[in-house]
Amino acid sequence: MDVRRLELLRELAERGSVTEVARATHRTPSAVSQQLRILEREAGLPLTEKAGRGIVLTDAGRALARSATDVAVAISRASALWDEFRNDPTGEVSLATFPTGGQMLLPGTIRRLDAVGGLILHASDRDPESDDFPGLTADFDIVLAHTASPAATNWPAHELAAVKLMTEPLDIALPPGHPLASKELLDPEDLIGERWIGVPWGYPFERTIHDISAAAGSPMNVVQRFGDTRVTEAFVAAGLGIAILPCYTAGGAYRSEIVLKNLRGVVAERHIFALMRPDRAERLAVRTVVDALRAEADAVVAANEHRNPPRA
Amino acid sequence: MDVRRLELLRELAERGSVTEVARATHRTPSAVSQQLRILEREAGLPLTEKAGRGIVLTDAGRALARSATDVAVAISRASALWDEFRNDPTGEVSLATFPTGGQMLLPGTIRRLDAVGGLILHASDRDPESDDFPGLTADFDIVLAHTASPAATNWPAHELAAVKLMTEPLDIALPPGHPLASKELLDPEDLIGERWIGVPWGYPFERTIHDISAAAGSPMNVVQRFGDTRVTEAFVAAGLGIAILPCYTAGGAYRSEIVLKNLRGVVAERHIFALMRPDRAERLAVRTVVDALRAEADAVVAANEHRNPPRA
DNA sequence: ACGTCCATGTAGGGACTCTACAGCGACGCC
DNA sequence: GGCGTCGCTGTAGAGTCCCTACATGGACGT
Repeated sequence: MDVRRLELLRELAERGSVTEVARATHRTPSAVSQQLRILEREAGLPLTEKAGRGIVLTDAGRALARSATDVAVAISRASALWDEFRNDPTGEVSLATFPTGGQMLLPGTIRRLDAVGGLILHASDRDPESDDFPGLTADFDIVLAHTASPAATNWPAHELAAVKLMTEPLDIALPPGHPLASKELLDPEDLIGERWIGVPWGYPFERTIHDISAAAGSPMNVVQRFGDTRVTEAFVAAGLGIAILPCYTAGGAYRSEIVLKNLRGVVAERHIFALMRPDRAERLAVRTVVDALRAEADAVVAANEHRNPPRA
Repeated sequence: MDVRRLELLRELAERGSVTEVARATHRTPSAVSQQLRILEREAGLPLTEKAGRGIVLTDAGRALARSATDVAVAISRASALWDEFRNDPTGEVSLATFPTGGQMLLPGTIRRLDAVGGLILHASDRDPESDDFPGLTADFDIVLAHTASPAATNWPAHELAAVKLMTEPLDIALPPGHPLASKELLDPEDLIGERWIGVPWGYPFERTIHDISAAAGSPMNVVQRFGDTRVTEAFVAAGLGIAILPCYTAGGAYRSEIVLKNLRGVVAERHIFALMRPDRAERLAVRTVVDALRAEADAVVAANEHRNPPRA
């Protein structure tokens, strides 16, 4: 019935507790509870049930919450339409990113947006280890996320809008004096017996290292695990092991002390996406930022293709 | 921004005046005017302009009104979803129909709906001559309309939901003693020189009579024009001319005094539709009525096919 | 047993939107 | 041209609705 109450139910479905919804919507828990109660009375059937200290949605509640998304999308679309009429993509957009994504894309994106003007982008980076990136879409308009294989993500595909920004190859990073540094292309078998600087459990590259093991027919020897590529690069530069790194961002302060080599026989790449709640994806300001991100991503790919032509 | 205000703008787009919107939404014109003013301030650009005593929408206003339809559809859909959860297609549904459509379909439809229970259908008939049937969708949930050629209607296709109910053949009605009454099938040429009991200008059958003239190569001689088929039937029964009549409803009190003949060489049929505003079409109660109408229409067609097998 | 956390009631204040009434320009009729 | 009608808009006030502040009560952990 009432749209604002439906919206509240949707927030509850995403955040899971009255208190969280209250905080996100700048209300007291009491206000949220009252509105949900009214909604439940209107609906004529229970939407929530108690679960320990908190509450959980019933099946009916979840179904209604899902339909609330469609309502929110329609409203956002209407709102965007009249922003278009004023030709006015003004507003504030919040964005969360993993560190290397922000490093690679955001400066150029901001420069592109400044050329348009009137749009404020609040960006911040998140720890890939501790944060649930799809879940961040509840609090950020745009979330940059990466995955080794889009098909294998557990992203709720129909609850989230996902825009592909780019595919970035993953390269093998070696110290300059390493015996393999003279080879043009590396094969998985070359890497047997090497000491690896890996990533924490659950990181996207983990899967790629696993694929290399499978292709080589021998497990890889991961001796260190770092989430921050700067640490990984320092270790590789110091000759303490080899690593897998995204090729457009790898190097940094150590660019002269690290050699990057392509790998054949294994699909080694990461896919970078912009994730959004579908209603937020409709906002004109958000769409403008996503367009800038896509343009910047294309530019980064083009610049690197030029330096480093595509492999077979 | 605000859904209720958007809805008001949509009503204004359909009804064309603040006073009409106020009447339809049970408000004072002042309230409507105030809300539109607020919406205009929020939109940041003029949505209406003065035109004589009244106002008209600007291009921007019309565009916003159109997007308001999508919002209304999403809300109706959400509302219907939870009616489905309660398995409760309760509510009141209003319906307007042309007379022969109501005569043919409504008694059976009501009987079907009574079997479900809890649903109240308010039906009324409208004069096909004086009423704008698509426009009636502003005031009725369902409007039954007929047309000789669906492609040639001026119905605003994307603003209205149209559900095809049935196609009804149009037959030539003759007095029993008429020379043509002995023929199995009539050809357009047979009808040259006959006196016709026609329909008022603008009625659907008018087009069919025109097609017959074209096929016969000679204009038909329309001497009387009646909107009500009972008058037409009385004239035919009295031997005062021939007419074209929808075959499932023709006859009535005069069934024994009228002969119906199929016509070949001309597409003589009318198509019966249920027209609805798209948001209303989503309501569960409305969908239930439409389903009953479709079932009844199919039954009518089947019953008549049985009596009168399909022609070549 | 006690503190904490979370949801939910109650009372009251504030914002919003409606009605009643009046004003004003446009149109048409005489 | 005067005058009545029609339609939109402004102002003041009343009613409704929603939110905050505060209190209550159940669930969990120590």
